[in-house]
Amino acid sequence: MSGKSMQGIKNKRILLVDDHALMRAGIRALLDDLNDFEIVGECGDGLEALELVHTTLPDVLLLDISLPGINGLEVVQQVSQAYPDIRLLILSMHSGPEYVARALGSGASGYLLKDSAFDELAAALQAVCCGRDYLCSAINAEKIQYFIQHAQDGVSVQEILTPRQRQILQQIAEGLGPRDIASNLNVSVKTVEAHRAQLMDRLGIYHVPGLVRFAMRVGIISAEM
Amino acid sequence: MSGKSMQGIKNKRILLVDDHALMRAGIRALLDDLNDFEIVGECGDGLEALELVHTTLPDVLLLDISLPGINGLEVVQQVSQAYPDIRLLILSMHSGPEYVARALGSGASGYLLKDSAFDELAAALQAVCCGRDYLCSAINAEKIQYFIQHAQDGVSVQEILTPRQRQILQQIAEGLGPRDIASNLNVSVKTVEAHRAQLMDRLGIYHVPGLVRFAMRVGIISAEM
DNA sequence: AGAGATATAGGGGAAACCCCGATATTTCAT
DNA sequence: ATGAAATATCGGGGTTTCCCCTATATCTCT
Repeated sequence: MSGKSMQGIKNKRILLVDDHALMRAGIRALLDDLNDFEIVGECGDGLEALELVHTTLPDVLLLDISLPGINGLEVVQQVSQAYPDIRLLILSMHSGPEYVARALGSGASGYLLKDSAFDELAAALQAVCCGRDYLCSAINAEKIQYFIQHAQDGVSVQEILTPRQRQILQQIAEGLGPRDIASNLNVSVKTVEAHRAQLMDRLGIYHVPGLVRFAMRVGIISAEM
Repeated sequence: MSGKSMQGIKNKRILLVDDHALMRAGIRALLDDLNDFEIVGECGDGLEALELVHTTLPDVLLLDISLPGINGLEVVQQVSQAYPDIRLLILSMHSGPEYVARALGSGASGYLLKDSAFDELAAALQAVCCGRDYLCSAINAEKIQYFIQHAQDGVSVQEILTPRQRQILQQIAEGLGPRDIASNLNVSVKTVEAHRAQLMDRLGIYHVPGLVRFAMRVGIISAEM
C-alpha cells in the first residue's frame, strides 16, 4: 500500500497564489499538518497564476487580491469564466465591502481575511471544496449583498451612493462639519446627519476616519489638501 | 534527560508581532520545524506588543510595520531605547527606503521582506541572534545608507510630533474615539483631548479628516483597512 | 536653577453624534 | 398605472465629543 493511494482520492488539489513568499510557505506548512489538501503549485503574481491554473487544473484556487502584474480580482473573473469548476477562495487583507463584493460577484466562492485564524482557513477550504460558499465571519454578509447586486451591473463604486450621499461624503472627507455642510446645501443639520447615517450604513463604515479613507480609495478626494 | 534541558540553552526566545493572524500561524508552523527557536508570545497590535516585550523579555522581537494602535516603527524606537539587548528584526511588505532607513536608524538589527523565502527568515533570525545585522538581499544597502545619512536634513513626522502625539494621531486616524484611546493608553479622556488639541496646533490641522489624510501621507496609517 | 516642552487632568458650554420616528417625492417593477 | 421601495427631507432627546480655559508634575536642556 503506497502513501499515494492511501490518500489519493480524498485530497483536494490546491493552487496557492500570494505575493508574499513567506505567507505561501507558512500556509504550506499549516496545510501540511492537515493531510486533507495537496498544494499542487504556488506563485506570487497574477500572470503566472493564470498559467498555473491552466497547467495544474486545481480543485481550489486560494488567491490573494494584491498581486503584481494582474490583480487577484481580475484573475477571479478570468478563471471563473474559463474554468467554472475551479473553486475560488479569496485570502485578502482587505475587508472593504467594495473588494469583497467584487470578488464574490465575479465568481469567488469564499472570502477570507488574513487576520483569520488557521481553523477558519481550514473550514473555508473544506466548505468551498464541498460546493458551499464561505464568507469570513468578521464580514457582514448583508452589507455585502447590496454591493454585489450593483457591482454586477457594472456600477462603479461611487455610484453605489446616491448623488446626495456623495456630496455629503466628500464634504465630510474634506473636513467640513454638519453645520457647514447643511448651510452649503441649504438643508437642515438633521438632514445632513440622516444622509451621513445612511451612507455609513451602506458602506458599513461607522466612523469619520473610515469614511475619509474610503473616499480616498475611490477617488472622491485626494491625499493632498 | 528532559527535552527541556536538551534544547534549553540553545533555543532563542522569539516574540512574534504581525497584524495578520494567519501569517503568525504560518511563521509559527515554519519555525516549529527548525527547533532552534521558541516563540514565547505573539500578538497583532503595537500596544500589546509593548506589553508582551515587558512580560516575556524575548531575545528577538520579530515585528511587522503596519500594526493597529501603535505603528511597528514606533515600537522599534521604544523597545530599542528601553531594552537595548532585545534584537529587533523587521518583517514587512514595504521595500521603500524610507521605511527601511527609519527602521534601521531607530534601532532595528535586521529588515526582511515578506516576499523572502523561509530560509532567509531563518538566516536573518540566526544572524540577529548572534549579534550580527541582517538586511534582506532584495534591498539595496547603498540606497538605504544614503537615506539614513540624509534623513537628518528633512523634517520628518518624528520631529514635529512627540511619540505620544503620534500614538494618539494613529488611533484617531484608525477611527477610535477619545474614550477608546484613553482606555487603550490608560489615561483620562481629558488627556487624550489635550494631546489631540496640541498635535492639531502643531500641524495646523483642526479637523479629524485632515488628520487622517496627514497620517496617510506620512505613512502612519495606510489607505486600506 | 530656571525656562520651556511634555504628559497628565478637570470644568463647562457648544457642537456633534446617534437612537428613535415622520413625511414628502422620486423611482421602479409588476 | 399603481403600489412598493428608495430617496430626501426634518424633529426630539440623550450621550458623547469638541473646544475653550486652567492647573500640576515631570522632563529636558541650557
